Amino acid sequence: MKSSDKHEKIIRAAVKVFAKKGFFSARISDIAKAAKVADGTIYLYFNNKFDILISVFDEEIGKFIAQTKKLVDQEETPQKKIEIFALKHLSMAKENKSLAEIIQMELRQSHKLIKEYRKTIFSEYVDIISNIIRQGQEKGIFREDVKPGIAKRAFFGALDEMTRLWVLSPKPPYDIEDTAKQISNMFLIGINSR
Amino acid sequence: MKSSDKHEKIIRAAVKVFAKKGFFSARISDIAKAAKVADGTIYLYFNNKFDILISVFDEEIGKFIAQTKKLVDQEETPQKKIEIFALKHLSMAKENKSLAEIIQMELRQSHKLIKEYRKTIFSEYVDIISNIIRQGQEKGIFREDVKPGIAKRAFFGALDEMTRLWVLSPKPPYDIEDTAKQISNMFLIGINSR
DNA sequence: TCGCGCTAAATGAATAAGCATTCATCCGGT
DNA sequence: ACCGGATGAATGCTTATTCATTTAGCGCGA
Repeated sequence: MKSSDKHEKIIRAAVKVFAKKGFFSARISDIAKAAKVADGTIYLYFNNKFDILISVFDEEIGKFIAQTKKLVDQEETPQKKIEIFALKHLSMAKENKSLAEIIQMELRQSHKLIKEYRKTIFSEYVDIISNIIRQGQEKGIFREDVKPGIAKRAFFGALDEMTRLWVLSPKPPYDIEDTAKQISNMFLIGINSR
Repeated sequence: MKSSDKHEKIIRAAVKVFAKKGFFSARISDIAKAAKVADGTIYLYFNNKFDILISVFDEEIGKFIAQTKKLVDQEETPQKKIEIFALKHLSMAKENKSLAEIIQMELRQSHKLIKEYRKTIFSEYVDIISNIIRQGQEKGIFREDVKPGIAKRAFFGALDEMTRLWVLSPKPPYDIEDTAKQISNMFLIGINSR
C-alpha cells in the first residue's frame, strides 16, 4: 500500500466524520474506521487530531479558491465575474456538502489557531470580490460611494448564508442557478452606478 | 444569597467563558471560578454543561429578538424597518460582544441538538425580514420578482458577516451607523421596484 | 437577647469514564 | 534476514458529575 494513498484516504474519511459529528465529538477511532486503517496509522501521517482538521482546510479549500480565481479571471465584465463567483460558490456547496459543512461549522470555532487560520483564508477568498468591485468602480460601472470592504462582505455573507441553509437541510430548497442569479442580481443592482 | 442571583451569575460567567474558550474547551471549573461559586453549585442550577449553553441562548437571544420585533413594528415604512433592523443587529453585536461571539461560533456547531435549536431560533429572527419584504411588495415598493425567502437570507447573511468581522477583530473597523446604512441601502436599491 | 435545632444551599474532593496518543509487536515485500 | 510501514491494546491524562460534609439563615422558646 503506497503511503500517499493513506494520506488521501484519511483526509477523505476525516471530512465525512467531521461533517457528521463535528470536530470535538469526532473520535480518532471513527476516522480510522472510516478510512479502514488502524488508529495508530493516523499518527504516521498527521501529528495530532487538530492537524488533520488543518490539513483538510489547507488541501481542500486551497484547491477551491484557486479554481474560483481562475474562473473569475476568464470572465470579461465585472458583472459576469460577480455572477460566476456566486454560481461557483453555491455549486461547490452543493457538490461537496461535507466539506461545505466543515467550513460552515468547524472553521468558526472559538479556538485560537482556527481563528487565525480563518482570518487568512477568508480574506484571500473574499478579496476576490473586493477586487472585482474596484475594477467595476474604475470602469464607472459601480457606484463610487460603495465601500469595497463592506460590499465584499455583504455579498459573501449573502452567499454564505444560503450555503448554511443547504448544509442544514436534507435537500436544497432552491435551484442553484436561480439562487446565484437572484443574489448577484440584487447585489449588482444595489451597487450599480446608474 | 438568593438563588436567583446565582442563576444569573452563572449565566453571565458562562457567556464570558464560552466566548473566550469555546464551548468544548470551556471547563466547568472555569465557569465556576468566573462566577465565584463552587463547581458543584452549578449543578444545582443546571442539569449539565450543555444545559448551560442552551440557557444562554434561550434567555439572552430571546430578549434580543423580542426587542428587535418591537423596534421594527414602531417604524412606518418598509424601508425604515429594514434600516432599523440592520442598525439594531449591528449595535447588539457591538454592545454585547461576548454574546455575539457565542452566537457566531457556538450556535453553529455540528451537534444535533444545536442544529435543531438553531433552525428554530434563526428562522424566527430571519422571518422578521421576510415579513417586511412581503409588506413592501404588497405596497409596490419592492420588486415582485424578488423571492422573500432568498432576500431575507441575503440581507441577514450580509449583516451576520459584518458581525463576524467585529467578533474576530479587536476593534470595530467600521462605524456602526455607517455600516448599517451602507448595507441596508445596497439592499433596498437592489430590491427596489423602480 | 440569646442560643438551639432545623433546613436548604453551597462546597470541593473523589469518582469514573472517555479518549488522544504511544509503542512493543507484527507483517509483507524484497 | 531485513526493514519500513501498519497495527491496536495499553497508558495516562483530562474533566464532567456526584455526594458526603459544611455552612448560613431563620424561627422559636426561654
